[in-house]
Amino acid sequence: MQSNELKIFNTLSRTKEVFKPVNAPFVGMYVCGPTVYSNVHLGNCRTFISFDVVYRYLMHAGFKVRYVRNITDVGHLTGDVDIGSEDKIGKMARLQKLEPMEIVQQYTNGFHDMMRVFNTLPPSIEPTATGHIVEQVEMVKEIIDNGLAYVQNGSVYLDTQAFIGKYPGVYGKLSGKDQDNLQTETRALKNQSEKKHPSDFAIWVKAPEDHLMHWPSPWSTGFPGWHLECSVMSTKYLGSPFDIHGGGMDLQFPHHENEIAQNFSACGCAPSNYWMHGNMLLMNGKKMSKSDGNSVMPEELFSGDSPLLTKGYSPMAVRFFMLQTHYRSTLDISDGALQAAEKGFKRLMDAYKTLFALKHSDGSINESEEVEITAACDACYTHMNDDFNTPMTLASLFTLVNKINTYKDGGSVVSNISQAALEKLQQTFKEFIEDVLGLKEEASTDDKIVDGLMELIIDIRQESRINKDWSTSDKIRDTLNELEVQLKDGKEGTSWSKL
RNA sequence: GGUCGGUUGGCCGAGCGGUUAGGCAGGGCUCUGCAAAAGCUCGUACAGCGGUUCAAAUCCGCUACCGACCUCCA
Repeated sequence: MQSNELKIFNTLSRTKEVFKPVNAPFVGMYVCGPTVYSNVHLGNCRTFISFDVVYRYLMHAGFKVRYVRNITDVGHLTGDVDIGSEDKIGKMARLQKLEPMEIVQQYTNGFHDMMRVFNTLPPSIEPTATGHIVEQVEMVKEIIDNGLAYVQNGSVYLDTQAFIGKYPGVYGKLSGKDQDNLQTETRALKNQSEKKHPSDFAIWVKAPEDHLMHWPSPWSTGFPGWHLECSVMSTKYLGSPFDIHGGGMDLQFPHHENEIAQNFSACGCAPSNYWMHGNMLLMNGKKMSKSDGNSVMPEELFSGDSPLLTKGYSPMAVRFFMLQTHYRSTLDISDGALQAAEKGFKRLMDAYKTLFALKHSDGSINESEEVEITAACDACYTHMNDDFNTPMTLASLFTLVNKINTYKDGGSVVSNISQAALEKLQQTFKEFIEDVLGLKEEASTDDKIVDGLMELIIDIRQESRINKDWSTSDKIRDTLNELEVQLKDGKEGTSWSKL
């Protein structure tokens, strides 16, 4: 069944649910951002591109969205709290002999640059963990006051057993773990000395002597637990509960599960109504992950400087490549798949350009043609409403690509559909490609000199063709080809594009 | 070991009870000075076995592979 209602797959219920915002037309969306201790890899980018499309489509659908995406700049540890772990940013600062905030600034800048390159929209608010220490200390106090956390040697732990007693059925629901399950699983972990129970987790951590980043608190000089910042910053800016909480699949447990426990513990309600999780980007069938040395940096992809790639790929081709797969499916990256995507993307964008050069003229209307075109336009909405199905949306756009190219072949004059239908086609293309999917023409063809020169060259070649001087015309074509400029001889004359 | 998910044509990937997914690659044709581009067209699928059903890629069971999470990870 298809309908005009937006449906979102909610991890909590494992079903697609009709999206009903708490306070329509306002929508609050929170997405877990990066920990800025090194460069983002392509897997990170996929998640943010996925949620960029969600953000764009919600706005396109008329919602007023406040999109909050945090920057984790403290509290994210390299391992378990009890086993000599180290703050990720603090560690980089120590290794590079820099201030932690220098590390944070450097990689935050890099992250922003990359997001811009991929044409993702900046969030409405991008709060940092270190900017919200006061609020985090407050939440720890509330949780202690509610009897759901305990202090141990200056650190504070959320008491999962007490939590389960007070809010049965909450802890473990998101990640699909029942309580027995959680117990047996964590029983195997060693050396959880300070905790009353193995599944308890730190919400405030007493800083070791040499720890670079620390703040005063009623319990110790220390720093907040990793999960706490999201609880605090999401509810501070979006209220409680807000609408959509997103993040990568791998954050489901323990991060999101713990976040839910913190929110319940502090104020008795869930942080958000809809939980969305983007699936992983794979590399040779395995999750792309920095710690496993199995990651590709976007820069390598753009330059082609990798043994796995035969060439470089543009950011927009990569974005298109990602959108050809649903956000909840894994996507395996490979050179062959990227090449296919690159060509498909080019075909789409060529048609997009062609579309706005079409002219309408009155003629006899072909009903079925008109129906087919308007149906494909409407289908874009139907597909996006079905849990943001970008691959299906692209499929509909490609059926329109075919129509557009047929009109071009026929002399670029459209007379078998109404003017309104042509305008609808143009509007749909523009809105979905640019506004919703966030795809844009690769830069650098808007140079006036280049355009003028190309016009001249094409003109000269045309003259030699008329004179049947094939060696000159082919020389022009071949030389341009070497420069990655492709000439296309059509009924309406010759056009060109970059390869 | 526990939990969850996946296995679709040469490749990437949708679909998830009856209807063409789509892109890329390949064959044929049209257009073209030739090519490219574009159009038309063709072919090869649903891991295996069993079951439910008038009907199964789609539901159920078993088997075999693969992956994610359970430990930092988008």
